[in-house]
Amino acid sequence: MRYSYQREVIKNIVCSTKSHPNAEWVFCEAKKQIENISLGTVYRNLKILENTGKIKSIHDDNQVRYDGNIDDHHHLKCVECGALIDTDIQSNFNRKKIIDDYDFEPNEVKFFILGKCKKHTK
Amino acid sequence: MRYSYQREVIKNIVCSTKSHPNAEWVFCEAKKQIENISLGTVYRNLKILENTGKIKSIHDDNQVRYDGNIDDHHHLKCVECGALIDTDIQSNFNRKKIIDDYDFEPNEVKFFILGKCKKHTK
DNA sequence: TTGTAAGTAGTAATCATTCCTATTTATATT
DNA sequence: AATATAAATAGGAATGATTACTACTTACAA
Repeated sequence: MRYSYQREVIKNIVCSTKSHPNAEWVFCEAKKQIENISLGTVYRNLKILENTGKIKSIHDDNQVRYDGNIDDHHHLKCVECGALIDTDIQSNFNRKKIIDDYDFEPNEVKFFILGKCKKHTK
Repeated sequence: MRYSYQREVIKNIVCSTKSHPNAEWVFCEAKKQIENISLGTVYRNLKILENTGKIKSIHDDNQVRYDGNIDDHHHLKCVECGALIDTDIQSNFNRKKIIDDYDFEPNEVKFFILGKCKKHTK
């Protein structure tokens, strides 16, 4: 993998926020540092960074969002403002039951907890 | 809500399969019964059926899929063939911990268990 | 039976994302 | 340091899912 300044900038943007941004936001931030960076470059490098384990992607409704936190973790999602909040909540499911009942070999769990963040509960 | 034959057909299609189809598939099936039905009609009615609680939607990567099973349930997803399998597996999380630790009012959990279905385990 | 507002077909527009191509650039090799 | 070259980029076109628009059709209430 050849060095690319664009890729470094993109990685630093994703890894220095907890906002779980989408490609468009990363693009806007990147333009502050590289005025003529192209949106295609942002998409391509986000995918490369994901495939090489530098960042993670989160499928949130119809948008892909990115996360610089590559530790295993899940998210709380506010239905009011769309905010994603990192949590250390563990998922515990009965592996044997899934294999026995469904003839299915489980590998990974992805979940969201939907609700309201502190800004939207009174 | 006025009666619509198109909406009845669409509802019956979604409710008589366990394949969790997307809009395009529903459209193709609907055309077998109503030759000149339009794709926009399918999208509009799927949304209406969802909003009125007749069907559910599942956000699977970047596609929306529909489910005629409106009971609370979760899915196993095969990473090989994309199949979604209904389960009665319960999600148990510590509600108080979420409220205390994250100042977040949880309401609903959405999860997938990723793995391999029986067709793809040897 | 007629009036009318809701629903539809057909098509254009939108939005996120991917693809294409001529040009630029990192870097290995003279 | 100059050069060769394959990888990466910018800019724009293309794609695919979904939504919006509009003239026409239809359910159904009066």
